[in-house]
Amino acid sequence: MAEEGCSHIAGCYYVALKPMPRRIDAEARTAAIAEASLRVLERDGLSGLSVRGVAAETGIAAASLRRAFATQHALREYCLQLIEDRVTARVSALDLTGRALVDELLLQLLPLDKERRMELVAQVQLGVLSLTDSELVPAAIRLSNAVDRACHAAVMILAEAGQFYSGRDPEYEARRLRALLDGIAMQGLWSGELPESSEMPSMLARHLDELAGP
Amino acid sequence: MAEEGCSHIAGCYYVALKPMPRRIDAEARTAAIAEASLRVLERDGLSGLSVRGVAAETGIAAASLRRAFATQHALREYCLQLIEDRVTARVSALDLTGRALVDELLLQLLPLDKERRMELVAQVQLGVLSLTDSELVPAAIRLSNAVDRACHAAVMILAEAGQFYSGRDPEYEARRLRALLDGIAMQGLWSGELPESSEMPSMLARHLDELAGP
DNA sequence: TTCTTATTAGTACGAGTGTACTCACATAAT
DNA sequence: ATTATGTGAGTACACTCGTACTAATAAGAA
Repeated sequence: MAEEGCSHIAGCYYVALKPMPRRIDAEARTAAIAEASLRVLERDGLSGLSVRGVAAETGIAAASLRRAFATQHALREYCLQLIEDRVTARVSALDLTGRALVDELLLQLLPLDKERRMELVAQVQLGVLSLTDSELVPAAIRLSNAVDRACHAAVMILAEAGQFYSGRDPEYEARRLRALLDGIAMQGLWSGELPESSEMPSMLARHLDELAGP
Repeated sequence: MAEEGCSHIAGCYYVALKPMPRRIDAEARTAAIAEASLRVLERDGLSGLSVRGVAAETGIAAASLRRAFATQHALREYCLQLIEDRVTARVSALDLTGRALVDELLLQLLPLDKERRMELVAQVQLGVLSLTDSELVPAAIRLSNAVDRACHAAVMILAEAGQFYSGRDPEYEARRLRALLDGIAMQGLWSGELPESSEMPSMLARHLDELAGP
């Protein structure tokens, strides 16, 4: 704070007294911590999402984690954000159109492999926590809204591809699809199904087939 | 333990030395505790389901709770059992037939009033816990199976009432109904909808309507 | 080099946890 | 009245929790 402005020397520099210390890759740190948090959430549940536990899973000191996330609420919030980012990234990378796009888009929200299962378990754990922790509600709603948008987009894509019967109500079908998707996901979570023995994709496909006709 | 068999007295009784002490209404106790647990689960979440917390909510001493439920796992298990019992009792009390019965039957599984919402929140909290606590899995599966049976029964009732299109696959429709029901329930839980502004019943009814036709 | 910061390990505090006791008291069957 | 038991209140132990420090070390920019 105290700048030693030496007025008796010709070269007085009021600027650029910053030594520019150790570089920080804060982004990578927080990302690593949040991903470790997802692993912890799936393995140990909500009670495992503690400062010491996550720090150990990340492989850093508890104090370092405390510097990246000043409070555990910030950590929980960022976990929900990370889940949204990861799903969004996967969906954006899809290079498909029409019904095929819709299929893959919705499958990204079902626990069909380790990664998606981990995300979904973490999402449900934090979502349930938000039922009794109002601080977490905004973040949970944000993630939920993203899923809502995906379902609405799915219906629109089907309609544009001519695979959505014009007599149906797009608004209603989008909301029904959202509910069905959540239900299928829960069913898959609880039964701990293996990736390929799962009946989730066929169930979803059958429902989408119906939307094409009256 | 030590029986004073006085052999010098004529009337020696080797049996019936039990004084038969204080009467117990253990059943009412456990029920009161479990119901308090549901209240705690909805208000404070899983972290509130502690020995001291539940005892305080029940209005008894912690030691008394500990006598009724020797371990907290037993308490959590009984909560799931109580939820199943309460829903089963409500469903059994329905005096309806055909579509009306199906409607009311399924509405018993949606959070349409304080009681049903409390049950559902508790069920979800404990269900999520069972994802990382294998001890709780059997009880959670038992409750889930009960819901499955209800959905299958709903389809069968519709079929017998002639409100289920014969071209549809009952097995698939039962599983889809289950998923949809869970999804609608989640949607209702998170949005914290008021009892009457809810769109859950109409959404469910609309789906059931579809089952009657091709 | 020097300077500045991030990271680390460690400690500490107050609180809450499950579990396991003890002891006085009230109550119902004998 | 006597007796065995359930209850309530309290205490204790060994944890873990979030949070907040300190001091030492490591590493990059000047």
